[in-house]
Amino acid sequence: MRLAELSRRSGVPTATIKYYLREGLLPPGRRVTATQAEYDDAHLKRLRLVRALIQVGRVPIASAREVLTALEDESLDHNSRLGTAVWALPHGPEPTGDESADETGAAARRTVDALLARLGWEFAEGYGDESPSYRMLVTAVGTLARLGYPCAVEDLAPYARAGRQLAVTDLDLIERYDSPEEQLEAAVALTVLYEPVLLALRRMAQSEESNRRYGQGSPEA
Amino acid sequence: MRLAELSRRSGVPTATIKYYLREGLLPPGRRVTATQAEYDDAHLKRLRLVRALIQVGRVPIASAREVLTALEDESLDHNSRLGTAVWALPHGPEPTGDESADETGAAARRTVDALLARLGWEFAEGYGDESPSYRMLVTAVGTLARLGYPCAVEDLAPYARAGRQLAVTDLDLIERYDSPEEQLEAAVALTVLYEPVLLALRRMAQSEESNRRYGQGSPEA
DNA sequence: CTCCTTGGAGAGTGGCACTATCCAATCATG
DNA sequence: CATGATTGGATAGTGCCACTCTCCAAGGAG
Repeated sequence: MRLAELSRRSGVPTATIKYYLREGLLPPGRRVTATQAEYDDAHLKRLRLVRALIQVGRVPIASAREVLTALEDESLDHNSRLGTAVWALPHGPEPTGDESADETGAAARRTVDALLARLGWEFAEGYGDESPSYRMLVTAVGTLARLGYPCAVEDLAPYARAGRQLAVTDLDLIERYDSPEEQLEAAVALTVLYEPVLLALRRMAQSEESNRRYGQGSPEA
Repeated sequence: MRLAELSRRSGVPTATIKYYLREGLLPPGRRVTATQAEYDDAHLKRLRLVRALIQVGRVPIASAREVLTALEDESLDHNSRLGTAVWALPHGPEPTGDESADETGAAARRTVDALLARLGWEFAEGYGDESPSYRMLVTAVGTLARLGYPCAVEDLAPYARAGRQLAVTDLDLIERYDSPEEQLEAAVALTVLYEPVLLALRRMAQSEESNRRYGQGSPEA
């Protein structure tokens, strides 16, 4: 199919597709003549993934490119590709440096390390403390503390328990796919796309639980 | 304290504080003279909440203003304020309209309604289908389907279960605070600030679970 | 041949969260 | 009291980023 049809089928404007091509988010089409190129279903699928990453996952263009590049990096094995791809997914605002320096930041780090030790996770060691997720967690706990909501290990534990359950569910979902390529794409897509699902369900459950505890007074109270 | 000291104590540039004052995110200080105003600890606390909403929660200025206005709206009772505030929190990209029209969108809505029916939640009725969380969920499920990852009620159930556990934990945390004002602020702050905590823990758990299943091959694989 | 379409490239747009610059009133100091 | 610094308010500008517009030459359709 031509670019125009790719646009029609995906609902993405041609100008935007051209932009993605330029940015390397979409591999170039098979050149038919000097001025025309042919696109296939793989392009369509990739385009939808890109849109999902950018619009739903709010992934910046540059990060999306890293993720996609890792997915198809032939020089890496399956696990490395997945690791690199998920690694490149955004994890919220990077710590600015001054917040890891103060006492609150240090306390946050200790709390997180204690939590991981209790859980038996190995993030605090080796490559682990460079993990974006680890840094994201430390930053979030630090922010909570600075706002006057100190959270101890016991406060975090329920969230970690929920995270474990979710991870098991996630990986079960991914294992439904047979080919490594599909699994890779599914891992990225599901990691990003289930985040809004989870957050929406949490808020709805909050509302439900609030109504249960405090009566039928008001919507989403 | 003066604006400069508010800035020093919060780490927020004076220009930014002025901007927040203009935008109504921060109530004006008590006017001392025609050209000077006095700020107190309440301003400091509010300022930190604003920063948390904007920087961590990525809440747009306009939404943040709505949230904060609802928090201190004297004409509403406790529950209504909380409901309005959480209602105003961002819920991802608004559906563009064309996605609720097609068959995939309709199927997504049916799936969500079925899930809620099974859970016994009442979101599908009355005010409920206008709930931002509900719309967020339908949009996310629709996007998943369009990407080729259809999720049935059984697929969503584990996430809903996790959401319920989280909501109970959230409300327990909020109940620690005695005054209604503190509870309101805590509800907003914790809803927003625990989102990165949860997402980080989920990703770390994914990595952990992946290592457990597929060996020690690679980081975060 | 003529007109339309295609794809590539660079510059332009719009939204948004700030941020730099002014300015007059006021405060602190000698 | 003189004088320089500071304060807070208003306005315009900045930087980023995801697009989007405009142009263009090469191809294709009738």
